[in-house]
Amino acid sequence: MSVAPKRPKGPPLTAMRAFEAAARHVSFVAAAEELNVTPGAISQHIKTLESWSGAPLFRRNAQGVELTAAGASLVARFTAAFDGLADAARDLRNLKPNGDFHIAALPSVAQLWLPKRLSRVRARFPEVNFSVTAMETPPSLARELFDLALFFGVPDGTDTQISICADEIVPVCAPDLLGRSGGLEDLTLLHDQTWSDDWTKWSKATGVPLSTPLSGPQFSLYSLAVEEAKAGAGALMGHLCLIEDALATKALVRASEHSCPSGRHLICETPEARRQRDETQDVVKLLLDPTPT
Amino acid sequence: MSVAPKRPKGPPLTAMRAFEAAARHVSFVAAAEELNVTPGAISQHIKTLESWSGAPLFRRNAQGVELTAAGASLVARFTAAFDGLADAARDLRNLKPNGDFHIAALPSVAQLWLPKRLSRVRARFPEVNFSVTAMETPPSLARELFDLALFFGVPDGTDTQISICADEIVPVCAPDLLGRSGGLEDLTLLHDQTWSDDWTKWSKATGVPLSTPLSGPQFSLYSLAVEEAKAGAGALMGHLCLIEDALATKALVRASEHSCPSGRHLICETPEARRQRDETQDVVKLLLDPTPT
DNA sequence: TTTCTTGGCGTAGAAAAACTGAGGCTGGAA
DNA sequence: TTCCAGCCTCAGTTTTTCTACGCCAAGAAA
Repeated sequence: MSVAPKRPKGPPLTAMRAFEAAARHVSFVAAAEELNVTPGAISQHIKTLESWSGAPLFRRNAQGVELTAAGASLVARFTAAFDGLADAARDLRNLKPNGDFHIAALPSVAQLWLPKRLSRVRARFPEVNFSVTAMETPPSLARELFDLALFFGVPDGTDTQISICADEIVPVCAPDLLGRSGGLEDLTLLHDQTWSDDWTKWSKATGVPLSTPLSGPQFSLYSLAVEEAKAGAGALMGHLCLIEDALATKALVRASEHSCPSGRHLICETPEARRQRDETQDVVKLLLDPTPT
Repeated sequence: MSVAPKRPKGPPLTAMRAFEAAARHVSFVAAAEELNVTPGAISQHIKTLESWSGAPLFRRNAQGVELTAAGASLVARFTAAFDGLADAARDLRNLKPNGDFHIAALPSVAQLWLPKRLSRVRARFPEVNFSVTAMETPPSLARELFDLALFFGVPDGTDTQISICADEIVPVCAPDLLGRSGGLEDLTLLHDQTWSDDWTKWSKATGVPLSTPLSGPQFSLYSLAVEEAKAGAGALMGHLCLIEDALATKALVRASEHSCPSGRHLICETPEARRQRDETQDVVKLLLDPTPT
């Protein structure tokens, strides 16, 4: 009952954001990744909020969390509120006359597919700052401030997504390597860590047996594997849309006539709130335009 | 174009909150008061946000700020988002089975009007924690987490407010002081800082001239002035609803037969989102019940 | 079984953000 | 003129937030 002008501090804003993310993903690690912090930080935020509210929000199981009834009853409101905030923030950021344009993409896409097309876009919009952020998992476009996302995935049929092309895979290798060896069986198989099941998937789909056990050099980045393949290190499972340049210049050639769809598509997605902007539309159109430069 | 899993940090949450408050009040000092910080902090937040977005949000004039077009276009969305967040936070806080109940009140009301009634309420709801925060300016109930606010003001006619009583003012003093002196002219006039124009207002309304120049002891708290008056320090402009006890026990008596309404009412307000809760309803009913204990 | 992996906890210390406090500036009001 | 209200900036301090790292439990795999 003090008279001092000390109003009680508002609720912990960042803790609520952490809760919202954790609740949406039903996982602390996923939330941590989205917010760019360690899981420990999320854990602390949740605890702060739980002690602030006096009620447990999550039930901690050994391998994963689940929401309590209390927690579940609040998620929707928090999500709605933070969505609104993210929208407003997006508008705020785009006040700048020559706005930046933020693209999120899979590392391999950013390195192998994007550069050629982006330079075309840059030439057309010299006043805009295009920035590219590579990441393994697609961001939540409603929440993170990207204007465009390029990832592989299965199209969900909604018109929020534009399928750029169906991903098709076929073994490739350096041309001289193919000439020297009898066939796929003799070649070292190069593996990309993020698409580790490419070879087995292809083998199953095409019926071509793979004598070589599924071992061989591992690469954390697909583009590294591509460079190695060009250098003759072995056969790589090629994703056609990512290695079109290398095939065109004959830096790589098909090591088998059998190709198969991987089931995924290269998908372009734009955030709801941005979709109607002319700038975004133009960029997307130009980016996806198949016409050579 | 780094591959490191370093997503760009989200927008500064607290800075956005500061902007929203500043924009709503069109004043940094008012925003600072609402958020319980110094104006300097607000200034810094706004600057952060301006450099983050690249566009000026406020035009700084010598005596006050005004929103730029850019800033103005965003206020509504931010306000809506933070309102939603505040609602959610309120729900969060009320998860606790025996929820706390937070009352905001003018210091004088908190000290002179509330205690008797609150003890009645406490007796009825022993499991609830009632806390009282005294403050000079009414909080924004949509934003700050109070369950009840008690302030003097002019009723706006909406049913969000309950008028407890019309404020009526009349000079009072200790009984023996009245007996010894001829009348109001001989008495020292006690002044309360927050209601500094009580005497002139009363004089104008009743036509009673005040010989004593409007000087005399100043008190930062009305309750201090009341105590001094009881002790015989002079005449105080009494607000009837605040000194009913003192009048009933004859600790103070009227020093003039002329009373007049101050034009304000003691108003009880509850936040939109809480109004329908039974608990709140019951508390309000019991609090305003004029029946003596 | 035993071992490995996944996901969460807790703590200490480090890094970053937020806040305060004091001195200055400006323009309208007394 | 001289005040005064509001805002600004800067530097130092406090508070919050984050990371690093070891630990633990449960399910999966060997």
